[in-house]
Amino acid sequence: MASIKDVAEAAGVSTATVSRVLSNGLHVRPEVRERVKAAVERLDYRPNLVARSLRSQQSTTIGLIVSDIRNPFFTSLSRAVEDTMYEQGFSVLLCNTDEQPEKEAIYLNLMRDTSIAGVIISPTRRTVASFTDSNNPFPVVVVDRSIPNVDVDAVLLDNVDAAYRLTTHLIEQGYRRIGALCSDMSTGLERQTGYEKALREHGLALRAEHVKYVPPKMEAGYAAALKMIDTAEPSDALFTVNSLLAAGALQAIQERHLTIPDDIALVTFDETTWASLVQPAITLIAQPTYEIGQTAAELLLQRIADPGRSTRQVILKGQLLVRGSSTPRR
Amino acid sequence: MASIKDVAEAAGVSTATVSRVLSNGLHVRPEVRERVKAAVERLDYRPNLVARSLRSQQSTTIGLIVSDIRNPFFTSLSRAVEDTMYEQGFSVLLCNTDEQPEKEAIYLNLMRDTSIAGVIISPTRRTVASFTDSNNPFPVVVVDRSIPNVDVDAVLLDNVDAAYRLTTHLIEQGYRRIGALCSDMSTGLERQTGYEKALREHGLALRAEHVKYVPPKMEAGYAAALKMIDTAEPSDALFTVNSLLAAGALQAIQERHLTIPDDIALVTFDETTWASLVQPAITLIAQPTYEIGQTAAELLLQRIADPGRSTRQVILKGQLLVRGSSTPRR
DNA sequence: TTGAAAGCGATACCAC
DNA sequence: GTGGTATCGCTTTCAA
Repeated sequence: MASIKDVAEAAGVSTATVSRVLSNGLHVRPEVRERVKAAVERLDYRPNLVARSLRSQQSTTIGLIVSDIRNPFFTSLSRAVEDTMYEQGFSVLLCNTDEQPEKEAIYLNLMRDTSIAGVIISPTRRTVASFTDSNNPFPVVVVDRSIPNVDVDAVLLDNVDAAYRLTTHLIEQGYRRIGALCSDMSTGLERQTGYEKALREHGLALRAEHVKYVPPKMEAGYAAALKMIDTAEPSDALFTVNSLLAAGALQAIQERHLTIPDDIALVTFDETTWASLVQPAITLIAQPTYEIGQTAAELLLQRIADPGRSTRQVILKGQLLVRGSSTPRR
Repeated sequence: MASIKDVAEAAGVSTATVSRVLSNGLHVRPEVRERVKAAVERLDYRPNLVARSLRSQQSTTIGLIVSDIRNPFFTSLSRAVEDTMYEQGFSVLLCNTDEQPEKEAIYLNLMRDTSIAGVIISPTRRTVASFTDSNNPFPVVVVDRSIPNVDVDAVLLDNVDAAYRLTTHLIEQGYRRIGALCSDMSTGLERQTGYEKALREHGLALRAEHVKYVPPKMEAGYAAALKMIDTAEPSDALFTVNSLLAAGALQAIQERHLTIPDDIALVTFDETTWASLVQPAITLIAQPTYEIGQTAAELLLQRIADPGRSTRQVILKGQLLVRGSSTPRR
């Protein structure tokens, strides 16, 4: 493969001049510039990005660290990030952590070792605990989960508000024994807060057995939902904090042959293919997932361009989509 | 950040020795080795992978090029690839092409420019057309779509057989006017072949208006399905070649208030969350997606380790899951 | 405007 | 076994 040296020879100039032509073309006689460009063309020369990166201590790769790309929220997010980065000539290293701080740490180290341009991360709980903005030698944008008291760029949903609206909707529809399938990530806890706020404001009792902490997996949602159904006083509505839990809950409801929304309501977060295809369709808070990813990518690009700028936290509102799963006829 | 030079100084040895200790530890006195390791520890030294990559002309990053990560098949595939690569210390660059040969070409160039270790790709039609094994200066494993007459590692589904079984099942259930929503990718065409083979073998007419070529998007599936429904002689069964088309078709069926499976059957490829949650659940050919990704990753790793080995094509069978969407009571 | 040359931080060859 | 040093391919002063 042709190197910059070959091009320099072919064009009868030095490598420095070739480099100048390729980087911005400034301070090069038009005539020479054309000669170099012709040589580049002829030799099908493409700069070695590894060498460039080593010398310039920069790179055009960013890291995207999420817990599991199969979670529809992260799938959509990653697509948006990739799109936005692609437009700016960056590429995306995809990393799944499975909520394991060890995997996350390894990936964060990898980023450091490759002098990556920056990272978009949905942090595990441990990272959240130990995070400081000086921890990492590269720009970081946090998505989905907040890191309190740390000065870092972030794109988040107004979780408390969204959960409050979703729960209030259930109450207004006449549901009273609203079970909540939550998670112990910041996102889940904030949504739980919104849920509890709604109950409290409407004079409903907060009962511990109505809230379960569940790992964000369909099977876990299934098991937890069954527990809430198979009791003397079963829930008349299920509030889940993400689509995986909702899918598990729906499976449980179907297996017990309960009718939605009459026997039991089901509401959740995140729009998915299935939520609008099942009948009745599922009432939910739709996150602007693509917009979240795009915004995170843009924040990161801006910080890469200007490391000194002040940090911003972008808080987006969810959209309540009322559908059949929470609107009984009676 | 500490460099190998700092470690060498701290340990009182040359950089060459440090490099030896870190790469394999061979030909180094145990005593010296310990001294170096201690220095590494003390300085929190981590080798700069960019420098290593430049000098050794290798890397531990692989590229994964798919049309759209949001297609559940690719989501699952990418997760499997990432898992397998992670275990071997490799990381994954994710690239979406949207079936655009230009984007694909740019990414392929990027791979070349970063001396990437290898690539797993679901090629667009143009790549398929121009692909030769000498095209790319790095190992390639093809997934999902076949490249005829080219000697390249590949992991594929036995599409003809799978589609044949799926269609035969429909015929055996009494369906006669089976519409097919296909795609013009090799995968779609092979599945169409299996569909046609089944019709032919059972003495059913092949009618051109029963087959539509549709871009792999939900909206396109929706529109195409409507066309097959809203005719004088509507289909009594819909065969779609991927889950996106099936989702669109289901939406169309629901909108026309048709009953599955009595008014119309629906069968497809790829297991998804929604296919088992809707009622009736969808009959389909489940691809072993995780296994496909894992196998592709393993093939790639093996070829990276031994570029001279003979190529293999792994053909996996799909699993026919018969469910409610194709089994009428009558 | 242009070129020579010094690195970026590793690896690997060749002496010793 | 160990060290010196050329080298990977580029960018970036510094001089001219």
